[in-house]
Amino acid sequence: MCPGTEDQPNVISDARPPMRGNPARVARTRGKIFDAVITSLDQVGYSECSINRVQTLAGVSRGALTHHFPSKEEMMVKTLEHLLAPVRGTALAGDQEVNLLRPSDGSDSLQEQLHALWSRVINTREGRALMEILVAARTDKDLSQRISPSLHAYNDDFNRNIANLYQAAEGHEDELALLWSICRSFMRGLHTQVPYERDPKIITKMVDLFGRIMAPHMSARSLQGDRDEEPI
Amino acid sequence: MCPGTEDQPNVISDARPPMRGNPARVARTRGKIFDAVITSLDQVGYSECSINRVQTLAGVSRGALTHHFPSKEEMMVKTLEHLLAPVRGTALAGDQEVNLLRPSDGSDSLQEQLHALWSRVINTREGRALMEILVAARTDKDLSQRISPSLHAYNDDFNRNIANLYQAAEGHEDELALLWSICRSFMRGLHTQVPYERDPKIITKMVDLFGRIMAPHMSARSLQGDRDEEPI
DNA sequence: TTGAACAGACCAAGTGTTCTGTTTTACGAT
DNA sequence: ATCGTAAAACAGAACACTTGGTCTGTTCAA
Repeated sequence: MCPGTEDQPNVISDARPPMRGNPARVARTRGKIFDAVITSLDQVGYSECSINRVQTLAGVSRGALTHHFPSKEEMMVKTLEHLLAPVRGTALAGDQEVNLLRPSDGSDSLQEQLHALWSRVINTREGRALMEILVAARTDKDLSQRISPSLHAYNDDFNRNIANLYQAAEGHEDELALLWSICRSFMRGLHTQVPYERDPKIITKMVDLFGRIMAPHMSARSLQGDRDEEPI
Repeated sequence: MCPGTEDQPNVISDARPPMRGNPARVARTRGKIFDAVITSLDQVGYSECSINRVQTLAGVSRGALTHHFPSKEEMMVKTLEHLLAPVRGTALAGDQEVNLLRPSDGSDSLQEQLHALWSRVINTREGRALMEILVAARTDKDLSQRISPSLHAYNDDFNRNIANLYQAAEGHEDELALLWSICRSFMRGLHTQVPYERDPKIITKMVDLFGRIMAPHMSARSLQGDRDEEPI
């Protein structure tokens, strides 16, 4: 439907209609909409993230919105994929953006890596928006089914990448993915605690202690050897 | 407003009007409503937990609902307090219900305690309903302000009770509350992972591994000595 | 008889979807 | 090079429906 911007396989590549449309214009409009959706999800939550609100906040018309996302569910599915995309591509191609799975620079300690993961990836508007979609999908079976493939693919990519960046304690190499699932669950749950802690240092302390607890079970790999396959 | 069933301090106790109403009837109606709210929150989420749905599911009229809970916000606040009540009272009075902070019987290992906590307290319709309210309150400042005192009181009670049932590793006695905050965050975050795991054993494995990781840092107290102050 | 408890109608505001127009853009014929 | 055209991109009205709140009236128990 929207050529160029998304990654549909385009299996019927022959006899396709002559490439109409303006990819740059589309990307700009969809970007504004994604931004408005993410901001709305972060600030007012899933239920209040209405078409009207997104339309107004993005500064686009109703027609433009429905043209790109014919339904609210479609809008949320595509927003989720938009949120997941940077993590999925990271460490496969050496892009310029920050490595979301290793947000801290250099080869810092695991605790520092986890702190950076929390403050630079999870506890951001994108991270909170992602959580809102996940929570909403828990009780929305249609949405859940639609985002399920993306989440599974994301999960696979995540585990694949994490294996290049971290290693579990010896004798427990198979636990790395599980350890990171625990880590992600913990930080996701942290989202619902932040608003009620009058002292923000408590959150920092929790992340810090969590890092101390996790430290004996895994560590960050050194960065020299994980470039064996040269990217394009 | 609603005598007998809730715990308002009733500071102006003199010259109050002659105790009208039927406490048993009120408790029955409010119980039906609470049950419907919890079921709705669990099954369809906060945004779809509408007045109409609750009214129908509880089998009460609109008038009855608005009489007990004049607004949806009030309904949610009272439901939250209803959900928090059993934990708050536990271990202060020896009641007949299961000790929610120590759901496993006897003095099992920490891992078994955590498994029981997950399956018998957190991963229940009440636990999921609680999470829905917490997530909704994150972006609803009015609701957040109203439930904040209850949550803080709950948190204080939780920490007080937990100190009687568990102990941190020696030299780190002050970390017990923090450790349990981590535990609660982890399990809250687990809620958003359950729907997407095709193999439910993954969740069990995560709880199990989390217990193994936490085990060196705290342990369950033996039960003999925590009854020094005799309840009424 | 009084007020709590319940019943149900009513309303303005907002929801997501569908619809018909208008503008913009790329491409192919000239 | 430019012109016509078809499709993409956008604009906005209208739709049926649901939401939460307010209202008046009725039943029940002390």
